[in-house]
Amino acid sequence: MTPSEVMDITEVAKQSGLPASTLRFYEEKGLIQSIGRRGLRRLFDSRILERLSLISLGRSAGFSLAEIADMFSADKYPQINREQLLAKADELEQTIQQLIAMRDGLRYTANCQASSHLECPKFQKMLRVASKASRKHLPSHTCST
Amino acid sequence: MTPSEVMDITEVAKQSGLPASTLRFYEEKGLIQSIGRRGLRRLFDSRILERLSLISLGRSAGFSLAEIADMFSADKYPQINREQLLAKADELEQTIQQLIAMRDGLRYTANCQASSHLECPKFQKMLRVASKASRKHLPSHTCST
DNA sequence: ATGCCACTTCAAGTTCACTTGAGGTCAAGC
DNA sequence: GCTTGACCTCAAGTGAACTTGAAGTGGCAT
Repeated sequence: MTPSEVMDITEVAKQSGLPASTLRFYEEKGLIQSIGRRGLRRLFDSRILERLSLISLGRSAGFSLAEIADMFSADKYPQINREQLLAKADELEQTIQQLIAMRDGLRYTANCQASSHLECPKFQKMLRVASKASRKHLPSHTCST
Repeated sequence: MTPSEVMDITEVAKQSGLPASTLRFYEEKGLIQSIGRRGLRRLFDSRILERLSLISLGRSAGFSLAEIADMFSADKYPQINREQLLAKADELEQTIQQLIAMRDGLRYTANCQASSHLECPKFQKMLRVASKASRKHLPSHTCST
């Protein structure tokens, strides 16, 4: 077992890199739990950090918070859980294939001398392959501005 | 060159699988252009379908519509374009690595006999590795309900 | 020429994942 | 014991990507 130390919200925020407001929001959504209060201030078990990693990982894999919550609570139904997890893994597999196509497409395009990429037959072929299974997963609003 | 036939919006909607409202929305955002009207009804060059594939692909790769629009218009600045594309490809590479970690994590977890996955040391290790570079790309609101 | 109805516009609404703001509270330091 | 400041709650706001609704319009069949 991990030491399981008590941390207050500010510490969790610092260590996880998430703003406290997000932690409160996650708690409200049932994604995490605090183990008590000191005055008003939330206290967390330090294992919260692993949980938050898991959430971040899930988010970066394109799962919604609701889906992640499902995965956590699915522990109650072990066999559904396993099937669900494998299903998610397969979904993810598809996504990965598409991203690989996209990545290759971008790299190819960057080196392609055709003035308009859309006219490059190789690029068009990639497009067609890649957008076959498309529109399944992973929307976004990335705002890396 | 491709035949380049004229299609009306309903046909485009049917063939692309996107609702007409989305096509209008994309046009408004400058992601696509119609080539005219029959009455009020928009007409598109059939090559619009490739463009829409490209957009779908970009979306599924986690790019925002604004970023995709940038990529299209970046043709005006060829060298910036190439650098930009390579940068995107590298970003994508990171994302792919994370998704692979997530996929493996899910598959491992599905087969792991530890009653709570969070206690499995192997899983925890994966977590730690995977969430290193995390929180860079790819948020979501997947709703595959 | 007269309807029909699928298209049109434009504004407003929706969902997701948060963030921000106003007003309140309490452990701690002086 | 009183101030201070970081936390608290709850409501409202934000931005991305669409969707929906009301009111209008114009090809096309009759």
